[in-house]
Amino acid sequence: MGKRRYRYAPSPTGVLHVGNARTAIYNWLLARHYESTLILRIEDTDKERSTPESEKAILQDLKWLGLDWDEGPDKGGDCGPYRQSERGHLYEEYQHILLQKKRAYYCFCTPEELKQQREELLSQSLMPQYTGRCLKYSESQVKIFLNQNKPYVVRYHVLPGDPVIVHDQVRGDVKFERETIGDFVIAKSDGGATYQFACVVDDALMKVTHVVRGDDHLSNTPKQLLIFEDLGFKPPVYAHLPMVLGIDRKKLSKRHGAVSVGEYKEKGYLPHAFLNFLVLLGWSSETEDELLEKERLIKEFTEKRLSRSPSIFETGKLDWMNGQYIRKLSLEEFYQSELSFIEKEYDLKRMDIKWLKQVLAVLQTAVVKLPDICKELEIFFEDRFHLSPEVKKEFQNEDFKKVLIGLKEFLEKSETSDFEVIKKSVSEQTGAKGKNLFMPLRLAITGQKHGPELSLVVPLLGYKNLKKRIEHTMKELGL
RNA sequence: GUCCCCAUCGUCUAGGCUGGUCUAGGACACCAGGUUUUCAUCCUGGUAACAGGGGUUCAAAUCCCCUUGGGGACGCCA
Repeated sequence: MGKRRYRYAPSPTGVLHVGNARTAIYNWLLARHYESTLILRIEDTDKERSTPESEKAILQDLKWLGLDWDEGPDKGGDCGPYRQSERGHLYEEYQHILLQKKRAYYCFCTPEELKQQREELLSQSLMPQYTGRCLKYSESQVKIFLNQNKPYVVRYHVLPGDPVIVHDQVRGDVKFERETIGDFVIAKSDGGATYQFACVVDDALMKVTHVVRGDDHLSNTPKQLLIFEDLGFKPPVYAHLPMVLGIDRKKLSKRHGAVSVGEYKEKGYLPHAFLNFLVLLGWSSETEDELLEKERLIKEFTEKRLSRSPSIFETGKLDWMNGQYIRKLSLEEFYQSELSFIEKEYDLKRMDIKWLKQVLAVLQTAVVKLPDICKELEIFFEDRFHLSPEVKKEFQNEDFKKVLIGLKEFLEKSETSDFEVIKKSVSEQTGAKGKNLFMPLRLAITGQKHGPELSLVVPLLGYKNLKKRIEHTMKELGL
């Protein structure tokens, strides 16, 4: 058995969507698991909608996820070019073979005629496939039309015969009667190949052995199988993945919220957390473990445990997963991941990096999504220190006031930011303890009811800031 | 409409191929309790599902059929 060749073939007509990203991830995982080749092919046969920007963006998103490939437009390889727009001559070549073998024919029907035929069939409760109307033209008649420059497309002609069986790694054998297939277009009126045709020629010429793609292609597969056969190529092994749907069980779209990889990057999810989450949408580990590092995924991922039913893209678990991965990060990794998000709201240049890292260490368990850090960071910056009316109200409590005054007096005579010392002294002086001691201290020092342990926060604030904050608090309370 | 696919807790899923060990397991979310000065983290516990009907069988979540529901395809989109 030779080396397998997998491929991921995106259309550069927009951003990378989560469903497509999952397909890419599965192909990548399979290729790496079987120590095989992964080809990246750009399917830009739709000249209207394909753009170089979109291709670039998709490649970027794939890389962000941590994927790589062995052959592709940016990598080269023996089976290039890897953009369908650059392979027109190949499609033409094979189109001629089909035409010559009479397995394809010219169709001169106009879009209006096609539409009419379609409606007619539909009204008769039939599958609206092409009627084969242009099959009736003799060779000489076709020549006349061609000489007249009559617009045409080339259609593949499906002959009657045995049912076409798709041997699918996730579905099993799926049978399609030939009558239900209908003659489909392989060359558009501008001469360009359609997806159906380009896909077959490329998969054959690129020696692809395994095609893993969305379920929406399952009913297209018999068509492709027919072409493979007529062209004398051996078809690849197929695996059709169930769709990823929105919460309403409809096709995932923008109205479901964020559905592109880029959006999740911006929201502050770790690439591997997002990848891990996506992998579990349609696949499970034999161990039922869910937090799986890259190495384990590659080791355990096979087509055998792919699920057959569609899954709903619901990101609740993603948040939990992201938090888990954030907590696993080393301090340095956490710092690096957070940098770009902190930068958006704070002036990094004026910060001591060593101090910032210490602060981050204290906050690591409080972050679910990377940008959460900005809010958490607030208690460490003077310009963000303020007392909300709610906090002020807390100080109507006389015991709280007493602690505040005790703290102020202590700081005036002792220059320390050791929380243990502060706590002990204030407690002794005021007699407060437990919640009645900690809460007023927390409120006076951070201005917040909640936050990390004071014993960690206070030293990071330092004596000067501490004193400033107490004075600020006293002033705001009019004491 | 026709063809094809799918159907286990709210969500992701295990189990189904090779019926009994499934009074259906795990995870997220949710609820309760514990830890913590508070919040977060962490720990413990709980609520919650085999779409419906028929069959096969001593026995069905597991096999078969039907119904229902959902999705996809039927494009000079991919």
